[in-house]
Amino acid sequence: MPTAICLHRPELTTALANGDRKLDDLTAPCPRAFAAGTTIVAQGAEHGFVYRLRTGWVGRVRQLPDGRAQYLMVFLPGDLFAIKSAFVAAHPDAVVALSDATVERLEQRRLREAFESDPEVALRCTWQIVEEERRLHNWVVSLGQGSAEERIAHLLIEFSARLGATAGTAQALEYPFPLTQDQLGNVLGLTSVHVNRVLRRLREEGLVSIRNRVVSIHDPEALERIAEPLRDATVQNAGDALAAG
Amino acid sequence: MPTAICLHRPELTTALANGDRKLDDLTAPCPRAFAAGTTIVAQGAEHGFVYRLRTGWVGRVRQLPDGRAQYLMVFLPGDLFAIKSAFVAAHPDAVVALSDATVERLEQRRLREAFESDPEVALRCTWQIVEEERRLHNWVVSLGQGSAEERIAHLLIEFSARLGATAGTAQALEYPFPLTQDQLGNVLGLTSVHVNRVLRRLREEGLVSIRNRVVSIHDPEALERIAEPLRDATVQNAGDALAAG
DNA sequence: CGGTTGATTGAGGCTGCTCAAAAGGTGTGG
DNA sequence: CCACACCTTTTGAGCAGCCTCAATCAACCG
Repeated sequence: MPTAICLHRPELTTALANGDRKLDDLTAPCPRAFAAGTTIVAQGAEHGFVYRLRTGWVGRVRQLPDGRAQYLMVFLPGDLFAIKSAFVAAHPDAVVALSDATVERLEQRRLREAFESDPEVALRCTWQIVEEERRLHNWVVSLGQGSAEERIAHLLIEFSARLGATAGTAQALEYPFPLTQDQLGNVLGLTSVHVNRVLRRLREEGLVSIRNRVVSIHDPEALERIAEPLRDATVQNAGDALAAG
Repeated sequence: MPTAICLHRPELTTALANGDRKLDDLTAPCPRAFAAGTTIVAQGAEHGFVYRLRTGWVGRVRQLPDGRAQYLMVFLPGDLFAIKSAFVAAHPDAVVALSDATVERLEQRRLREAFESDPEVALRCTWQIVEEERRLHNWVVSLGQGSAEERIAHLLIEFSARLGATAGTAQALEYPFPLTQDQLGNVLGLTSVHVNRVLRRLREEGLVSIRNRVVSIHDPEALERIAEPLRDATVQNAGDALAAG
């Protein structure tokens, strides 16, 4: 590990983007395609790879013995996943494709070497790990304290911001959304029935609608007002760097 | 970062304990005492230290603008906290003392140096980071899918196991528990009133009781049966190594 | 002893769940 | 091109878990 790395700092965004670009050299030549619903990394699997999501959505999900399920993370294009497996033992949860997805594979060994020799690669990897923890913290707050409406508003805004960052715009007011309401419920800790009702209310009030697997945010201010209590205080613009990449 | 580090492996426990012992040389001479309720690391503070909890309980907590609060992590003696601040920017959440606590401080710079030069120190630090993520994942599952009863049972068992590991026994069936029911509610995403009712039921059914700030598990099997759906599949014995230390 | 903090209990209400059924969409095979 | 199966969304009715508000009780402390 190089020296101290400071994340969430505007001046680091170019270094971040550089690091991301350098990962290109480490990826296996041919990205792999996965159909929606298929498993990308099996539960408890030990594999020699780290992945970068190129297109589509994937999620880490825990299946409870009695049939309940809970998503632990949703990855969007540009995200690295199974990144910690390069440094530590494998995760006990599966990673599945939420939509059709294409994925680049990076050999753990080569990534580790690059991590040690190139500070920008190290920055890119560390950013992912820290970002993931930030999301987990927000997720805990959302599940622990948020109402259904707050959780949904918060999530839709988060996706909007993350997709916007990758696309280079500030925020995506319209974006494809591959999750079924059932999966959305398993992200939010709600039943699909209740998700549906809340979405209907938000739609009828003209805040946001999901039609044909596309989210349309009609009233961003009002939506943000609902999600406001769940917003964290972190500076959020570091991810923007990956836009240029 | 040395080479790949495999966690949760029995054969690594001695190395883990060694790493922990080596941290002694890095701690400032005089541990600091904090009274219950005081802030150890302020929100957004940039400080030059990592901490190791010697005695007492501390927690990372997020305060929402409207008064709600959610704990993101509870640290028990032996845990390192603010560990990521050695490598990345500071966290946006405060760390507060849940009971009277004594805390050792480690200079970030010296810790980083040790991290790079000593694989056992690196292992100890990495273990903490990964363990923290494991807890966060479990926490998300617990909040998203667990009933109040399941969450409480799961949490009391987790503390039991963690304290047992530190004490060198398999599990602590009786342990001091400094949290108020209000704080417990903010850990579990429940109101203190409801925590109280569920605890009453568990007490009346002879499963577990909390009296005088002491948890007594009377029927471990029954309690585990309740928490069972929330248990993760991870091998849990890596932490045992820290017992000997 | 008054004051404060935390535990406990009650009554009542709302959010979100369960069960169930119908409607819309999509792909497949005849 | 239709018919069918399957998946997802939508809607209804009823219920329960958890919350709110509020009051009482217990413990501790100056």
